[in-house]
Amino acid sequence: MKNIKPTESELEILSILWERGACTVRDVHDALSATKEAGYTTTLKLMQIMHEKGLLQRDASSKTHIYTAAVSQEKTQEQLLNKMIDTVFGGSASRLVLQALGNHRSSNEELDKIREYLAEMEKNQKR
Amino acid sequence: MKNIKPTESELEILSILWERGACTVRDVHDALSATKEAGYTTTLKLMQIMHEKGLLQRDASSKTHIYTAAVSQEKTQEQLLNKMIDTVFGGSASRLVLQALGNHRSSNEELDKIREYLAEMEKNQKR
DNA sequence: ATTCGTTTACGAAGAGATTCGTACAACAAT
DNA sequence: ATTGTTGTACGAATCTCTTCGTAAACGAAT
Repeated sequence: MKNIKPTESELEILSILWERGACTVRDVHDALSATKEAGYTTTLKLMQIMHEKGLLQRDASSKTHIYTAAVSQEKTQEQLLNKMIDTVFGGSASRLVLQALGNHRSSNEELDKIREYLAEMEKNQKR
Repeated sequence: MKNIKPTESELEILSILWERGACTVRDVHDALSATKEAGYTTTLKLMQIMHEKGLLQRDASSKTHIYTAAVSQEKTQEQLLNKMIDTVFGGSASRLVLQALGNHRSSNEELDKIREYLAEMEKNQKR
């Protein structure tokens, strides 16, 4: 399996594409500008390089190219999370979980989903 | 609050120091070699730079210097986790939690700890 | 057709991370 | 004292990321 290792800036761009789907460079740049200062050509170059790396796909049939993420959010999450658990949390996933729940206050529905999930895991393990 | 942003390699070194406490460069290098190919002077240089950055403390009183982590594992975990939740998980901590539980199979004791924690959160919220 | 705005393409500069060769200091063993 | 070992210091080379200036292509509006 191929290793996905986007940089910080690349992740910001991927994040936008995951949320909004297909986008032009302009779209992404405008979204980025909301939180960050950067020239248009900077964003463009970044996305071109990401395309070379295989992180983005693009449709170049019309003049304004249209980009989409070529790596799934799930796979990326999985890879980065696993690496993080290993290097920062000494291999213990639950330590990461507790830390995450402690810092970020989650909504009740979210917590319920987690409880559900835990219950299901328990059920499956009992057999 | 100061921002901790170790690089990939720096994290590997921090990870070793968190686990084993005070170490010489040789100690760290040997531990690193188990999983990674790298020259001794490379590790040395990295640790010197980390010391300059304030990531490591060192006792230079004897000839062989002794290094310890100058940033706590907890603070580092918190920072990296929060950033990750924002950029990779769209701000949802629980999505990260589910993903983490799904991939890494955790032990029963670990899962119990999480359940306990959830129960306590519920109790506190009911008032 | 000329002009104007938008977009992509190219390349170069700067910053930071990573690697390692070489030199020098300290110490131990012969 | 000489030699060998182990360590730190320094600096250079390389690599990657990031940023942006400039030029060229294209289409729309005049």
